[in-house]
Amino acid sequence: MVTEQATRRVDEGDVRRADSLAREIFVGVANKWALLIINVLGDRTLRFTELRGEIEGISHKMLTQTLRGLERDGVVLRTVHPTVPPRVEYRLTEAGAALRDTVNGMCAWTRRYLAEIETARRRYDADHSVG
Amino acid sequence: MVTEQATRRVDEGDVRRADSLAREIFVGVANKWALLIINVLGDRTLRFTELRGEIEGISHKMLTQTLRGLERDGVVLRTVHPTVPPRVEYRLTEAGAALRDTVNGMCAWTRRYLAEIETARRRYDADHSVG
DNA sequence: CAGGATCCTAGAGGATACTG
DNA sequence: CAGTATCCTCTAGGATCCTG
Repeated sequence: MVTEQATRRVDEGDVRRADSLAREIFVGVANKWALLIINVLGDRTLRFTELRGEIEGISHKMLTQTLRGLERDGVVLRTVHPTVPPRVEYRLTEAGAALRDTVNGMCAWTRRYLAEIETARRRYDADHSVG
Repeated sequence: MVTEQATRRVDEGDVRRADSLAREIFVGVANKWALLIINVLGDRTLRFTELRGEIEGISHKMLTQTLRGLERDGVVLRTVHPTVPPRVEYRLTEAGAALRDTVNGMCAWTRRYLAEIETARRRYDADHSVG
């Protein structure tokens, strides 16, 4: 019989194909809030409110929503302490830590090229403002 | 006298602050289309149409728009050959290549954890479907 | 404190048509 | 072929209120 496994496409690792699982995962993680959360978490354990305080501009809704996605993908571990008031802690899983390393690479890249990018922008704007 | 430099904030390298230049640059690059373009470009030189063909699901508009942003930041180099019909080629700059390396890290991460993420999702969905 | 549910709007992004 | 402009849709995401 033809199983689901058998009919599944083979190039799942190709991040280019919109219908591949890899692309879905990549895209799910390739957004500012997810990357900022991962970056801010680092190797710490933070509560919901702490997390929110460290990420300027994130709304209550986006924080919960993004955390749910990351939790579902096994990137973030969510621990609920059944106290009152509740205490919920978030930390990166092993997969999350691996991802964090590449995110830190992006942050390092930003710092490294900050000045050059500023310059490039000024040149671009100058060249395109007139006509 | 107080110069612009003097009044500028010092923590520009902090990607957490929404008003920092670093955050603006980070966020500008932390979106799926930008990352996919950078990934697809690799070390090749591609024309607009080729690029579009390799990134499934990207619209004409988003491709131009995202390329403009990357060009402005000096991540992508745009070369126009004044022929008819026009031939426009895109390739990564040195800064772009550096960024590509971290993007490739994200792709590698996706492949590496693909199976585990699938498992995590199934478990999460099972645990949350019922209530 | 953590977070679900609802409502609602600003802006991302698609489709299409036009230009050099 | 590459790119701009326009219009229009739809959804990401904010504000707010409510629960355990």
